[in-house]
Amino acid sequence: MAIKVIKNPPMAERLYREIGESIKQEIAKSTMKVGDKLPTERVYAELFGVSRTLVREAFIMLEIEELIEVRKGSGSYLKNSPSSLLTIAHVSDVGPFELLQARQEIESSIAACAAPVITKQDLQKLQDILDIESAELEVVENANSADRDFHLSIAQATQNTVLVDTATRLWDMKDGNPMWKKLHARIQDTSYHDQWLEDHRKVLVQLRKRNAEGARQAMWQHIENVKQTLFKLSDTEAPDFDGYLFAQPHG
Amino acid sequence: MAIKVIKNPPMAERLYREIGESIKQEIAKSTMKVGDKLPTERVYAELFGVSRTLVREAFIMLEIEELIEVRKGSGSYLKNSPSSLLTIAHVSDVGPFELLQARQEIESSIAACAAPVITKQDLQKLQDILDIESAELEVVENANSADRDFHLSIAQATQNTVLVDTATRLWDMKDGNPMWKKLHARIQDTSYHDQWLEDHRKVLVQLRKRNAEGARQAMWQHIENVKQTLFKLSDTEAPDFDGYLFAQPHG
DNA sequence: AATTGTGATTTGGTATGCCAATTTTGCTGT
DNA sequence: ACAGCAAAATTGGCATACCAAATCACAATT
Repeated sequence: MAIKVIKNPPMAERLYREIGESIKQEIAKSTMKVGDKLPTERVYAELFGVSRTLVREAFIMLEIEELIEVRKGSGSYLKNSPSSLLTIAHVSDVGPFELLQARQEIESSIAACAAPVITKQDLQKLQDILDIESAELEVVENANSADRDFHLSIAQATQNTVLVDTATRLWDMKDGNPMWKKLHARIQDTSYHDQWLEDHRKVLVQLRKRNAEGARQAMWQHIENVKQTLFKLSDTEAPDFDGYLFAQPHG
Repeated sequence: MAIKVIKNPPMAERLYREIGESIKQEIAKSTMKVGDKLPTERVYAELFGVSRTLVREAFIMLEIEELIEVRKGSGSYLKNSPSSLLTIAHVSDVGPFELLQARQEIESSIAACAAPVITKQDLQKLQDILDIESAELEVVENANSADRDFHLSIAQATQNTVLVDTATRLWDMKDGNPMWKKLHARIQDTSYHDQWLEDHRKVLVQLRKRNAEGARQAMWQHIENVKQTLFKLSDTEAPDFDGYLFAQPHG
């Protein structure tokens, strides 16, 4: 037999992860502030009915995630609020419309922020991405990737780490949502791709002119167009999106 | 003794981290491809002359970083190349100026977004927070908390989960940064509190008028004032902030 | 020769115990 | 009272030992 069959079937999640997640929730439920001391490893061990080794591994996980800081002989201390990580799970099932609304606000600001300080290299990079988008009309596989690159490259042009982080976070939110995949599948079939390509061009033109308000408007209009597309699609896909798409009266 | 002095001096880096980094280098130096099996924990333990426990902890670190995948009874496998470890720069050590810049952009958009849809209850809540801020001129302990409530309540008024999440995240970023604590300590002494209180009032006025652009401007100006305060303080605190505060040419 | 079953081996999973750094306690001397 | 120091308690660091799942080797069977 030449074919090596699939071994290693999906494994149950490692215990230390479950414990780590439980500890996160405990912290989130409590009134603990950043800098406060956590219960000791031994306390958690008894609480969860496992050995200290496992709790220690869970602590290492939280330490890698920069949620806590561990000090020998002293204890472990809350370094960052777990809310920043905890809410992300909850946020993974926000509606596409709600997410687009937020992106419209924030990304247009980011575009305006980038315009005055964007470098020649950044502009070239955006042009390159645009070329790729123009070329691969059929190769839709990477269309989403290029789209992401375009938006995030603008964020990077602001040279502000926080804005890059925020934009990345917003963009990745849709990955957790199966609804987006359906949308993308639909959209690929249509001519909306051309519309968005033109939108991207307009944004780039404003960035080249170092026109902050122009860039803001262009980005705003771009995402507005995406919203409109979404709106139209929701007509034909009504059963799927019903009660899900329009959670927000906003806009 | 009422004052709790600072204990917990800086600690030497934890051993499992060193081992984890060493393993990363070993992988990088080798010709290992993604999917290949790594040497076992026992092998590394003997190689580094430590117990398997430490190697295991290092493996957990690599697993959290999504570099490897661990399978019971089988072994550990390379999941991503160590070079692809270019994750987002850890936001915990972002400079105050950079963070304020991002907040100025995003929170002013949020204020504009909230203005048209804010409810009477939200307005009342903001008024209550303002009253608290006005009252507790001396009780500076909760000043930061009230400040946070004010800003985040505006985000909640947008009724957009994503915006609430984003604002919360931005606000919590400063908790990880010791520099902010120093700033707050300084600021409490000054009369800047009155300035910011007045700023908050102006924002609320615009929100009451349902004036989106007015709210945007008011919030922008508020954070601009905070930035100016920070700037002034950086003069007197120069040694502490040098090379840290002005990482961004932006603004 | 191919397949299958079973036991040995490999490999990660978990628990227990002791060590070292830190913090707290409390005694002692001034 | 107070300061200083030392012993004791606390807490994380690390190692050893044993458990369980997966894999492998090989003989029995077809």
